[in-house]
Amino acid sequence: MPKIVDHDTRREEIAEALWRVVRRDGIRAASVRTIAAEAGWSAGAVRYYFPDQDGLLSFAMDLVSRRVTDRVSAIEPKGSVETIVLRYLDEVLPLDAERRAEFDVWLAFMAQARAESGAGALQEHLGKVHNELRQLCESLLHSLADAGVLRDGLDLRREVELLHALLDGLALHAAIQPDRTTPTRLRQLMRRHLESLMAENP
Amino acid sequence: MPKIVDHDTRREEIAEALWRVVRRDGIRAASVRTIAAEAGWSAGAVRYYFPDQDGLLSFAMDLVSRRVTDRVSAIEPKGSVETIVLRYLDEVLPLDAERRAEFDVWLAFMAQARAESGAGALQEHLGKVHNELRQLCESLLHSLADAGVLRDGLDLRREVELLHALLDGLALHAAIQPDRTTPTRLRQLMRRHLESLMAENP
DNA sequence: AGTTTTTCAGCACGACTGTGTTATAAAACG
DNA sequence: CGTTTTATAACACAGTCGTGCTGAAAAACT
Repeated sequence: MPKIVDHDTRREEIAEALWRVVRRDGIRAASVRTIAAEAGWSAGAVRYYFPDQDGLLSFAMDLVSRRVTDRVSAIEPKGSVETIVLRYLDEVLPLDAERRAEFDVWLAFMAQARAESGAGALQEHLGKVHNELRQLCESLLHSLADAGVLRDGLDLRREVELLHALLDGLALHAAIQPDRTTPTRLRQLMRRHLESLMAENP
Repeated sequence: MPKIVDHDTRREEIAEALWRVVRRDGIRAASVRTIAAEAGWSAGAVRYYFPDQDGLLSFAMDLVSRRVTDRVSAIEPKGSVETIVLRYLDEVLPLDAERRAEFDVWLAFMAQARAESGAGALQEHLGKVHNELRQLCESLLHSLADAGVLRDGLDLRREVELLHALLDGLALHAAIQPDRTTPTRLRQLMRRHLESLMAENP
């Protein structure tokens, strides 16, 4: 048969084709056949790498979060604490068209996951990623607190939840109205929120 | 034929059946036939009220936002400005299981709307509702400002966007992790955010 | 050179899809 | 009581769905 193939990269190619279909026509159009056509193979070929459709969906959702995690863990923590924190937040927010597309797909997966009663694979994955992002918020705020730049009397646990919710909310708004919620505006708003947590007179 | 029927209420019944299907099995399962079965009629009957599937989807999305709007406009503005503002926010946040279900459905519609390239009906509707919610945030913050309870030096336009994003983010979190983001916690977080905007020593 | 393994296309199956069209029954109206 | 209108079911049609199975071609290995 044709050249030997790396299964993982092939699976990723197919998953990315799924992303494009979901983004263009919605998750309702994400059939094995349309995905195969988008990827440029036959349906049988796709089925060789993914035994069933659920596995494909779940893999594709996983891949989205893995891409984000990879970007985040590639960050080098150089500079002042404030700039490091902002750089992390920059990487999580959808600041360009590619990341906005990523979030569109993620949005579709979230909605689909919510429809899984009990403990489906998507549901479980959504919970995991949700917790990981909260933990990132937590560690960012803690490093700010350790550096002593935060205001006194803050309930850190509350601020973690607020920052986390703000992050997701801003990402959503960037997807819904990219014209109004531009990258610059996103960064502005994020910075303004962090400033409200910091000491008023440095 | 059978008794004469109010078309609008019938359409709403069918739309609510669609909600249940979307919530239980996701938007991918929302076919004319499954919706008809859920509503307890034949597919032909459903088609009598909705000529095609797109119209049904768009009507059902519209109905979600209309329900929220109705609740919001039913609020009587009594009491201090702060309590009024909190009551409005209470009505927008998913504080009980019913409203959380509503948001799940809304989430599915948002994801589907994002897939409509250009100016589809869902896309347009999403933009409209998005703006309305921002305008609510705007008027709430302005009434707080007029009452003089806000801190000096606030950029109100920024705070509107932040409050709006926080609202959507919290709603999302309440849907994803209702155990952690309980109604009481939601209200706590919202109150904490508003307090951070208000004068430190009243 | 022959054999095995890997990769892919293709077809078949039964179920389901959206959308028409038609038939029928019940209520409303003359 | 007869006629018209409204509401619903039922069926038809062409297409698509997920999934299983088969076969063939190409690389890898012996």
